[in-house]
Order: sequence, then structure tokens, then C-alpha cells
Amino acid sequence: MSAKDYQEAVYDFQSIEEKWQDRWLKDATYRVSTDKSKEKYYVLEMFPYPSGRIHMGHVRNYSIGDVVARYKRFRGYNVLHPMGWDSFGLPAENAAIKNNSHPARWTYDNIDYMRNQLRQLGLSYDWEREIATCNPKYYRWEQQIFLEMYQKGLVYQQTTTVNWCESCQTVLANEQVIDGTCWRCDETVKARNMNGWFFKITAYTEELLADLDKLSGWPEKVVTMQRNWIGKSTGLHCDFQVDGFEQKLSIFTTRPDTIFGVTFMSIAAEHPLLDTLLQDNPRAQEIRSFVQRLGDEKQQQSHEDLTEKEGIFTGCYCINPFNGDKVPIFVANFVLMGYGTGAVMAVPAHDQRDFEFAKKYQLPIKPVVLPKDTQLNSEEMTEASVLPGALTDSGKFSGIDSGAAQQAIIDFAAEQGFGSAHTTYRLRDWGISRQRYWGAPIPMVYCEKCGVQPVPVNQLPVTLPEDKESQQSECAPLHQRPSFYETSCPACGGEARRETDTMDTFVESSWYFARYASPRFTESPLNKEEASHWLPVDQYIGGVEHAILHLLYSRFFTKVLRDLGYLDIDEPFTNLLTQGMVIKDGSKMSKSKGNVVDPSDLIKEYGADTTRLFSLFAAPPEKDLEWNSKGVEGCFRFLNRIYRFVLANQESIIAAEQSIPVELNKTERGLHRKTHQTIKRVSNNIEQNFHFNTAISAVMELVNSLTASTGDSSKESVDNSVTCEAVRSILLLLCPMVPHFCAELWAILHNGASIDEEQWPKWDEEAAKEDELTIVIQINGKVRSRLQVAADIDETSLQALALADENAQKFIAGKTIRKTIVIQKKLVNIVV
RNA sequence: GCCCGGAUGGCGGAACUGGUAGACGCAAGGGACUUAAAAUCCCUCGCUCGUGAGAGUGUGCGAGUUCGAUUCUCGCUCCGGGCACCA
Repeated sequence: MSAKDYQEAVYDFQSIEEKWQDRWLKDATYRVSTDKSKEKYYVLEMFPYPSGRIHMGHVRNYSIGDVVARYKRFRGYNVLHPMGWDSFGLPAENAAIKNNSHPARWTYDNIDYMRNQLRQLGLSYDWEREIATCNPKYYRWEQQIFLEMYQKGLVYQQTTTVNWCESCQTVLANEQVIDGTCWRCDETVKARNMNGWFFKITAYTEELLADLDKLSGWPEKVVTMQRNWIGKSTGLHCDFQVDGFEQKLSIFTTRPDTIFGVTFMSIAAEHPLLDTLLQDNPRAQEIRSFVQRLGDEKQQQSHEDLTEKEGIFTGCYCINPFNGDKVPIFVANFVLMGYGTGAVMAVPAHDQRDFEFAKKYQLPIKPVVLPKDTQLNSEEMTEASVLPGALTDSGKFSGIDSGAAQQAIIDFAAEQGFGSAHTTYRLRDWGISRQRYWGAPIPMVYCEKCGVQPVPVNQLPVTLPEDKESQQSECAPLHQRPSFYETSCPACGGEARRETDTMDTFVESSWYFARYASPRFTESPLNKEEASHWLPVDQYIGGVEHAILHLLYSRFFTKVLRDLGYLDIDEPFTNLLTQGMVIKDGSKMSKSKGNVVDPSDLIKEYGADTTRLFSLFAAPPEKDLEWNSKGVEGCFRFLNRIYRFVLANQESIIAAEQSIPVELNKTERGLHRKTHQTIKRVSNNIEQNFHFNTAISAVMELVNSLTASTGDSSKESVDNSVTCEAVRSILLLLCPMVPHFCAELWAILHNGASIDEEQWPKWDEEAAKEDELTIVIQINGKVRSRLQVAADIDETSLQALALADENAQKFIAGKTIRKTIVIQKKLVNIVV
């Protein structure tokens, strides 16, 4: 074929991609095992839920991860890059009910389909490490971890008010309630009293908080979100004696400095003291019905609308231990039983919420902190004053600065015995019981004689029943299946009943990254040697929507597994990249919006390489990506340009010398320089912040230079070695992004050799250096002229050249030069 | 309300440590090739004025620091995200 024949050729991506995918699979090219001779690198993308088909969000996530994996391999690392399936969950049950099938069938069918889709993308996974969390070979180890946590006192059972989702027919963890609605189906979550199992994540609160400081490789935003979620506050815990009763009322405050400003007390409607207060209370009836109404309203309202502050006087008083003030006790709708003590000391002068309440019920407002140079008059205040200042009207603490007063007041309370320093957290223990079929069974047994008994480890796994006895469907909850729950007590051998709740599916994803180190290990959940070799994950990649839920739970599990002796790390993910969403027509791609682009259609039309390339090129990974089908075509055109060039010039490239001649003409020097500049830019873009969009731009520029300097016969001829160097660099630099394409062209140029055997190209700083620079001449900061100068010009000659410049002269003429600023290699600014 | 981000051409996005704003791609317009179209190749492309050379103006808005600000400081506006009667 002559060069002309390639002018309009379009590369046959389909056969090229199939060919290389088959080869990678057959040769297990990306299989990895421990190799002490190389440095390890563990890159992981959040594993998918097998919902049916992959979507563009997956393509983006896994393309990013694959570039990292392939890049690190080129850099000589021994790279662990596994994939698996987060395969327990409600959608499988819903689909099973709809199709009158079994959740396992639906799930495994989806896995098969999606695995095939992922393979079509050419992702460099070690498929031999694939795991599916719904497989008993996975969840039996989870059950064992559960039992070991139980032995350690990290699992307990409790009846509490839980979040109940009616449409999912199950309990939700606090983290799974978003604005009062279910994270999965948006149904309003209701309060319900239920017995359930809890993981004691609060035993690790301080460590989870403190170790956030170690996560320098995480986006600041995610660290902040976790910090807020844990919600630590420090302050004073203090007892107020209830007047005429034996009981004391405990409060927690972060503003002990305002304690002399307390003018009333607010307690939650559910506060246990209320019953006592209502005994022999003439207004008991009235107060009870008020409390009842608050409860009803709470049920109906979603958490987001803030109701008007409301309360009712209990008729009782308590005594402020600091000044002996007798203050009325109110039941108020804004006090939460679940935070602090369920009772709040009210300081209307310095708390906006208390202020509004005091105004409504005409309660006294008593300022006790005076911000500098201000007077506070309770009559005139329109809002609470929250600024720091000097204490006033505060007994022996008057005059002290509010900041210092906090500690002094806490110390005093401790000394007197009615209070102490105290810390509270927003974080609650993790409720993991789910009343669903398609999850890992909780391995516990109830015996009438022996009570709650753990299933012995040698009886694991407790598997899900697959019988057809259930009348309703094949995925009826376990409590409807006698063959599952009827069992014998492990302790006494008598009749017993199995726990019928399954675990929250977030439990599976809290440790899967560790299991990948030894996915087929049959002796315990983790092979410690393998786990300590591969962990922590060096680079974790996924959507920011998991900032709290999954990432917090995984951090917790890592610490638990460490304390159980399986791991020797404190944190699971050294670096975290949270990728943006894929957007089309202004909103996130979703079935309900009808703006979904199916990756399979794209692969069919343009191939996997173009699909990957576009998802990397259109935006930096952490930002949202606006879908643009024309942009995809642009990427396809780019690959075709390279393809045509390589094929048209293959003979001369193959014949080229590997070494670059010492003497180069101007065109050759320009291309040689551009090649090395590009290697440098692409390497830095990937290394510094994974900005693949600019890396790809840089290669596009090199391709433009290449075709411009060799295609134009009017220019100087270019030595084959220089062309060859440019082409080889382009293929290596693009290989992490478009692997099939580069593998194919590399093989064509290198007698069938595999590009995977190559190393990442190195740049020569000397070759990358410009020998001529454009210097900008500014007059009063405005660009007036440009100057081509040798790169090594000295400051004096540069200044002289600038002053002599014709354009500059026009603006200087007739004016006095007041100052000249020369910035090496950049500009000369003449101030007149 | 509090805490994080962000705002640059018609669009997605570039711009090192304060030093040529708009790289790269898309779209658009013009041209070459073609009977024609597609594909490919070449040229133009922030806005205003000007035939042109060029001049003015321009990175959400308003100030400030500086010889010089997309970049730093202060004050706003809008957009996105997180948390929220949290005591």
C-alpha cells in the first residue's frame, strides 16, 4: 500500500480489540503474585453492584483506575488491580419477585453479563482474584469476623428506636438516612422500636477522628465530611437539682461560659424524667397531650422542615448550681433525646434557638457575655449574641474572657462535684440487622435455656436457604422459613431458633479490599502475610457519594481487623480519588431522566479505546463530566490520525536507527524537543494529580507537530530516527489510556513484540529545553511587542533589545522611563 | 444557619511559584479534493471599532496590594456539594 492509500483509512477497532482482549485473557497478562523484587502498588476501584449493565459512571471509574494500573506497571511496579462484585442487596430480591426467579440467579446472570462488558473495555484486571460477596465462600469469612467481633465485645444486641423504611421493609443505619428518607428508595423513614445487632463503631470514635489527620492523600472535602459526621464536641456536663424532687437533671453544654445566663431549661418530649415530674402534677393531662402531639408531628414531618419552636411549662423548676437561680423546666420540640443528655440549659441571650423560644414564651433574657465595646440590653436585643467577650453578672467569674472562662467554670464544677468536662459525639453505633433475605445471615442462635449463642466457627457458613417451601416467593425473609431457623442450640443441643436477620450489605464492602490480597484463602478471612504485603490500598478510586458510608465503615473495619490480628495497618486507603459524575443535558445520567448513554453502544460504534479516551479527555477526573457525543468523534478522529500516520510510515519507522544523530536540522530539533517535552508533561500530569485530560492534550500536540513536520514536503526532511522516537513515545504515553490501539501499532512496528514488556519513556531535560524564547515587552504592564531571543541571553542585552524594539519605541517616545523590570525568560516591563 | 468547592470564548476545558489569557478538543465559517456527498487536508475563529496595520476591551461583581492579578487580600452575587433545631 502506498502512503496515499492510508489517507482516509479508518482503523478496525473491533478486530484489534478482540484480538488483544483474547490474548490478555489467554496469557493472563495482568495476573499478579507477590514479588519481593519489585515495589508493590495496589490500585482499586470501588467494586460495582451487579445491577444488570454497566453505565458511563462505571466506564469512567474503571478507565481512570486502569490508566493508573497500566502506568504503574510501565513504571516497574508489581501492580495489584482486582475486580469483584458487591452482590448482596435489595434490587436482586425485587427483580426475583418480579420475574418469579431466585435472587442468586438474577445476580449471577448480571455478573456474567457485566464481566463480559468490563472485558470489552480492556481493563487490566487480575481476573483470577475476582470475588462475589454473595458467595458463601466470601460471606462465611464475614460471619467469622462477626463472631470474633462478638467475642471481643464489639457486637451487641439492643432494642432501640431504629430507622424503618416501609417500602424496603427493613431497618436502616443512621448513615443510610438522607434528609429523613431512605438512601435507596427515597421513602420517608419512620421511627420504630426493634431489637437488632450493632457494631460498636463508637469504640473507635477517637481513633477514627484522630487518624483523619493521617489521610493527606484524601480530598480535604471527604476528610471534613467524615469529621463533621463524627461530630465531636467538648464542654461541660452538669447536674441541676430539680426543685422539690430527689432527681437531678443532667445537661451538656459547649458554652459553659454562659451558664450564669440560664433562664430556663428545655427537655426532650421523650425525656425519662418527665414521668416523675408529672406525678401529682395538676397539669399532667395537658402536658401529656402536648407531648403526644409532638410525637405525632415528628412521625409525619420529614426531617428537613424546621418546625416552629414550641414548648410547654412543666410546672417544675430546677436550681442552677452556680448561682442558685430557680429556673422553669419546659418540654420543647427542638430538643433531641438522641444527642447529649436530652436536656438543654437555655441561655436565650447567647443562643439563637433559646432566644426565639424565650421571645415566644416571654421568658427572661439575661446577657452574661459582653463582646468588646458593646452593651447588651435584653429589651433591645433582636437576636442572640454569640460573639466572645468578657463575662458579666457571673459571680466570681465576672470580668474573665469568655474563652478562658470555659475551662475555669468546668474546673469549678468539678471541684464542687456537680459537673465535669465532657465530650459528646454525633456518631452512633452501626445497626447492621436487616430483615431481608438476600444478605449474609447473622450467625447467632437463640436458645430458651442458654439464651443467645454464637454459631461455632466450625459450623460456618450459615448459608441462605434455597428451598422452595416459602409460600410467598423464593426470597421470603428468613423468619418465614422454618427449615432455616429451626436448629439446635450449640451449647445444650436443645431446640433453638436461628437469628433470621441478615447483615447490612455495607458490611461486605467494608473489608473486600483486604480479601483481594488472598481471595481463595481457606483457613481464615485473611492470609496475614499476603494482606500485609499488599495493603494498604495505594490508590482507591470511586464516587464521592461514598464519602461517609462506605469509607467510614471500611476505616472502622480496618481497625477492627487490625485488633483481631489480621492486619497491621491503621488505615485502608492511602490515597483516595473521588471522581465526578457523568452528566448529560445538565443532569446526572439516569434511567428516570432518560438521558442514559449505553457504553455498549459506544463500544460497538467507536470501540473501547475511543470510549475510554473520551471519558478521560473531557474533564479532569474529580470534576463532573459533561457528555458530548461530538467529542467522542473527535477522540476517534485523533486515534485514526495516528493510525494512518503509523501505517503510512511503517517501513521507514521500522528501518530507523534507534539513536538520534548528533547534528539535527531545525525541524528535527523541533520534533525531538517536542517529544521530550511531551514525555515530561504527560509523566507530570499523571504523577501529580491524574490530570489525564491535559496529558492527552499534550500528546495531541505532539501528534500535530509530528504530522506537520513530516507531512510538508516544502520543509526540511526529518531523519527517520526522530520520527521513530516520536511515534514510539506517542504509543507508550497513550498506552495506559488506549491499550489495544497502542499494543497493535507497537506490535506492527516491533515485529509482534508486546508493548506490556516496555518501560515508561524517560525525558532528556537537555533535549526538552527551548533554544529560542519569546520574550514579551510590556509598557506599563500592557503587552506591546514580542521578541525572539536566544535562550541563554543575559539580562543587560535583553533590556537593551527591548528598549530598542520598534513597537516599544512608539510607546516610549517622548516619555521618561521610570523603571524597567526584567524577568528572565519571560518579559521586560518598561514603566513610563 | 454552619462547613467545603466552583464561576475563564458558542461549548468541554488549559494557564508552572503573580509574568504572552483562551493550550487541546468540540461546534461554527471559508477553501482544496469530489459529478455530488461523506471522509480527509488547509485557513479563520473572545468581544468592539477598523479595509488593513492596529487600537480598545476582556477570566461572575466591587474594591485593594503590585511595575504587572484568572492567580494574592477584603467585601458581595450566583451555582454545586455536605451537615443541620447537635445544646
